[in-house]
Amino acid sequence: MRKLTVKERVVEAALDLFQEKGYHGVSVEELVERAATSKGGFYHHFKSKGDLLYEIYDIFISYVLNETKNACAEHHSAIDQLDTLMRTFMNVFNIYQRHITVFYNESVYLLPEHEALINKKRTAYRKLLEQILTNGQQQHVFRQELSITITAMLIIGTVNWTYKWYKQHGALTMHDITRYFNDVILRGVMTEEGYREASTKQYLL
Amino acid sequence: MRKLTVKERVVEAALDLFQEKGYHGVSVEELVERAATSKGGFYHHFKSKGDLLYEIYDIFISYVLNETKNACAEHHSAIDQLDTLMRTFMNVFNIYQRHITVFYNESVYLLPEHEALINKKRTAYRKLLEQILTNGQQQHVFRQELSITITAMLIIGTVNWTYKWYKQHGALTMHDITRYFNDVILRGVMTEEGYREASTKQYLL
DNA sequence: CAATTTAAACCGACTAGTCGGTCTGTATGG
DNA sequence: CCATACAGACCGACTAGTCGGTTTAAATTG
Repeated sequence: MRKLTVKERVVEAALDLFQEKGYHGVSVEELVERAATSKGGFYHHFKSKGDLLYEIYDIFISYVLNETKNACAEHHSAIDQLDTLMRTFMNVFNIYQRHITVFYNESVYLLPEHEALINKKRTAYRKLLEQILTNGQQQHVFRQELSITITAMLIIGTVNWTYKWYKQHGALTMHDITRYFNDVILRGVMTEEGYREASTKQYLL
Repeated sequence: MRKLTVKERVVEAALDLFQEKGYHGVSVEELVERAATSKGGFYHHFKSKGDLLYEIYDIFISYVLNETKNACAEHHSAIDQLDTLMRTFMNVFNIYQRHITVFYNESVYLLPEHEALINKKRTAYRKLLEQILTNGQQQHVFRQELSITITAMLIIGTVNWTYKWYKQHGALTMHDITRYFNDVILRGVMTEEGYREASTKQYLL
């Protein structure tokens, strides 16, 4: 295993400590001690403590957005796309759960200039999901009477909330959880025609 | 309108300011200024800043728990109970959205003794929901193959996440949102028999 | 290859300011 | 006269960020 750089060690330390005590519960002093570096080292790599917070956000949100874009582009069926979006996001938990926790708990403390950058990517992600739902309506596999906005928020709420309770080494694997989520949500949004399509694939329990 | 007491003014100020800037973004100094009182006044009513945070939590979680308990006790059908639980929680947003926002954003900063108290009530609420799902399975209106735990988290995630995007005076009313959520979730979890029951009532779109 | 230069990486004592909390004093109503 | 409700000056602890200096390592030169 390659030796970690100072910057990487700081991010690692921040993820652990911020999760445990929150952004404001951890001083730069404590942070650099855990990362086995110094104040000077820290401020050599980061403009400010807030800069570090932004960096943590960006690593995770950029990853999700790119992965999801690429994955969805490989499918035409909205059912496949929705499955892929959910699966992609849920998989991210196994890599980035700490990032996500910090992301959602501490977002008010982002500096305004950072907030704007992050919001752009968040919106892009939401639009992606809404487009999938619209595709599904046009393909007659998702019900016409659904509100795109509300349904999108239901899905985002369901998957995002997982960060609050999912334990990496708990009894429930991310794979199981995703199967159950997919099952309930697909049944909730699909038409009869959609049902027939989904039944030929492996999405329902 | 009755004149507010100092304590009430402090809580009001805290809700507005904590939402905007986060718990750590607001000093006691700023808080008492907004509440038109003083440090002395504040510490006469609260043991500490953390005590205020706890008070905000408790107002909201106690309310939800009691309302939900009472409301669910009035029904036998699990479908009615689930509808009532969702409706009750969603209604709370119109009164307590600020409490909820602070609740979820700042929970890491709760003092350990307060955290334990809050967690008890959170768990009680989750058990209530899980019991409803179990009832539904026994009444053969919810599908047997559902995981109680995962389904409960899907529902809690969906309703809780609403605090992130719901705007009191936006285009979507809480009533509409609840109807859509109920529709998708019920269709997701019900059996054929459940469908027949729900169709005779007003739950589906 | 060794000597020299240069720039980036890193250190930690220090500062200026902030924050939660205390304490003493005052006012008011019963 | 006394308890409760408040006011605001004050304190000690702590924090983000700075700055002058040192180490490290790579590039350049003779």
